[in-house]
Amino acid sequence: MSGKSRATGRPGDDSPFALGLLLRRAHARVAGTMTAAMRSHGLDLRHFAVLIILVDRGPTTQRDLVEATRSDKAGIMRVVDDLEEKGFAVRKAVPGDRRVREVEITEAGLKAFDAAHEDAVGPAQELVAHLRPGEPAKLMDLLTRFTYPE
Amino acid sequence: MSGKSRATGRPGDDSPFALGLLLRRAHARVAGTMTAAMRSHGLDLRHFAVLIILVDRGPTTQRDLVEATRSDKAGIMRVVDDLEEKGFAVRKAVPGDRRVREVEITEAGLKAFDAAHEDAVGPAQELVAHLRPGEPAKLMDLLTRFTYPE
DNA sequence: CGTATCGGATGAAACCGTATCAACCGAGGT
DNA sequence: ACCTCGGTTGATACGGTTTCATCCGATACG
Repeated sequence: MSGKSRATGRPGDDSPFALGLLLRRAHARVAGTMTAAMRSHGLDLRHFAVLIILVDRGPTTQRDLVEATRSDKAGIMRVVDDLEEKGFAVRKAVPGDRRVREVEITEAGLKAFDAAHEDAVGPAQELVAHLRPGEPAKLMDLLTRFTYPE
Repeated sequence: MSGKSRATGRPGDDSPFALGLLLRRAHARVAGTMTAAMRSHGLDLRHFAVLIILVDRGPTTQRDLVEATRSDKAGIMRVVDDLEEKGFAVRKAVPGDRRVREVEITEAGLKAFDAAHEDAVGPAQELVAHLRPGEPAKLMDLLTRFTYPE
């Protein structure tokens, strides 16, 4: 088979599905490592993804969390439920609009966040340790420009 | 905030979680496009992923499908159930070991596979159309070496 | 034989996304 | 001021999918 090859799902695959399959595996590799690094803090990746937003932006409405995480309302609901139950975040009413709830990280949440963050540095570096110097940055650059077209 | 910055989840994020978040979005972008490109053939990504293996390797035991797709036994079971119901694959007994079932793609399955494959070429190219010449290949190369360390 | 292991199958639980609902705001018309 | 109406925010209900634990028949091995 020459020219247009069929998909194989293995390294060297040149088919239109190769990129997607690769991204799937690459993400699984990272997610596995990061999930493990966070388990001891009682946090899951989806919870952490929300905490990241809360730390970066401060109190945030659930609507904005949906947009920031590119997930859906129901998912955010459940994650915020979990965070509230663990005492890592609180829902606060917003004066002026009784529909809106702002989510704010708590002291305990921030503490867990910083601890998990610290524990993640090592594993994150190991993930790219087999690449040559400069390549991790190049990968990040290409991925960023791929993911966010102008 | 200098030196070790906190995660933001936005482009330019330099935290240990940046790569994972990026990969998540990148994969979502590709998966969305590819899923859409395949919907008309009555195929879902997980079904197609199995078909890819079947086409690449020929008849394959369910056990090997689990390993090849890095998914769960039960998941493979259900996907093969679906493929069988659609007439795209069949389970065949293996002489010599009555535990094992080999899954084989059918004529109809191969036809659907090739058609979906063809329809995917255009969308796949559009996904990387905004990158500079050579960059898609570079991205594939980096991703491959990242995902499959020696 | 008897035990351990393997491949596959099955059912329950957790998870994700869609559709739906109720409460609420704001604008416009009367 | 009052009412209606479209759009928004958050909550919930439901179906499909993935994941986990267990079970069963078949095979390998001592």
